[in-house]
Amino acid sequence: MFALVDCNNFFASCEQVFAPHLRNRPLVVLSNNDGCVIARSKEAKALNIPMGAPLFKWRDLIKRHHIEVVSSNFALYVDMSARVVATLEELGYPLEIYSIDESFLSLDAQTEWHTFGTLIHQKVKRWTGLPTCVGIAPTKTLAKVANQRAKREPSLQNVCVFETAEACDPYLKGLPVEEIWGIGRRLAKQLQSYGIGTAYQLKETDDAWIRKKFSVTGLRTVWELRGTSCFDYEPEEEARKSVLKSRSFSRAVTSYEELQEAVSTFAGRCAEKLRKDGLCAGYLSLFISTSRFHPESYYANQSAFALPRRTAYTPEIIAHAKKALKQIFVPGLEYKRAGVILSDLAPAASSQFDLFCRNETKDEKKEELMRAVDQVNRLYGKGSLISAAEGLKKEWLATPQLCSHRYTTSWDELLTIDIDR
DNA sequence: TCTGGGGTCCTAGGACCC
DNA sequence: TCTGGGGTCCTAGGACCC
Repeated sequence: MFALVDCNNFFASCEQVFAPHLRNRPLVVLSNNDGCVIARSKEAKALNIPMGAPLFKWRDLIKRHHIEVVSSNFALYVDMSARVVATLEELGYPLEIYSIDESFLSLDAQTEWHTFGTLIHQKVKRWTGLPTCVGIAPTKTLAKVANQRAKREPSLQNVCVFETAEACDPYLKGLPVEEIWGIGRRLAKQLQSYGIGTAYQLKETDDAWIRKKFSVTGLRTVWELRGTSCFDYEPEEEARKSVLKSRSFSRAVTSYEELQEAVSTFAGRCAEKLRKDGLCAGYLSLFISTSRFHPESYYANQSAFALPRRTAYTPEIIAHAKKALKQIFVPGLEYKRAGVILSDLAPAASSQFDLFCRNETKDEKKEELMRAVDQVNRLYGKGSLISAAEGLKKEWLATPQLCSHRYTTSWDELLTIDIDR
């Protein structure tokens, strides 16, 4: 049996933990550029503000209903997430972190499911202040279904258990296919065109047909709905396979120099992340694009290539990114977004030397330099020491206007309470 | 005027090999 | 006119997730 523990309205709830005046109020959390809504409190959801809603289109409604608005504060969310995980680990069951706000627990047959679910909810609430829902079922897909039901039906008091796949059937009959984990908008539309509209109908379809039309991915989902586990419990944290850094720009970027600075910044951040994880990359891709909301003038392109040798050395990666930019830059366009992806990752220790470049002492010096840079940035804060190629002004980078404090990760921003009032 | 960011997996098809 | 067969590897693109 699997338990899926999912924090309710995670980002919004994190904000509410430290700001009592935001509790029980409609609240939305904004994306990186304060551009659109990426999380909503229960009350904001009730006002039908959709996920991804562009802020400028919803300003009126937000004003009318006095909806609270905050910028996203990932330092806070990441730390709160770690606290939830630490709390769950105390339960003593094998745990798999699925996302920033969700974890699977692998339960044994002796567990009193419902009591256990309630215990989880209470414990996380008490230790972190965050509300959760718990779904328990024989497979991960069904645990997702159970969790979603617990969220939807308040009478269940945050916990929903399906002891067997069959116990799920009545609920699946009323569940639209697109609400199943792994069935997105595209697949749902296709399924509907074949007359498959509910989760139960999907569960009852023929294996061979599903395999042919929707590949093994679709087949696995069907089996999971029937109670046959296809997504195993995966205790080990998988080594990452790629690193990506990208941003939408705060305004249109037209000059090659400025775009080059942005691209260099992304490349630099990627390299930092690699070193933090003890990895180096063998493949780089760069993408740039204009606004996709102006289809008539839309331009998007990418350049990708294998690197001459695996590396995590910032100047080298920046140089490659610049080279990539040269290949796809078209002058005269208004660029709105760019990003760098590094892949073909391997542990730094195993990296091979290039046949034509095996000056080992030189490499040791490079590594030493990067260690020093990383240390300075750890001590004095991110971005204290950067490569000159990244530029200093970064006018393309939006600064969030409504960011809450990093209550749990910065000494300067601890919660303060005014006791005189 | 203003529209997120960071990931994973699967498949088809081309390049290349013998 | 007629032009092999079988395999692997790599990557782009498309789907999905939160």
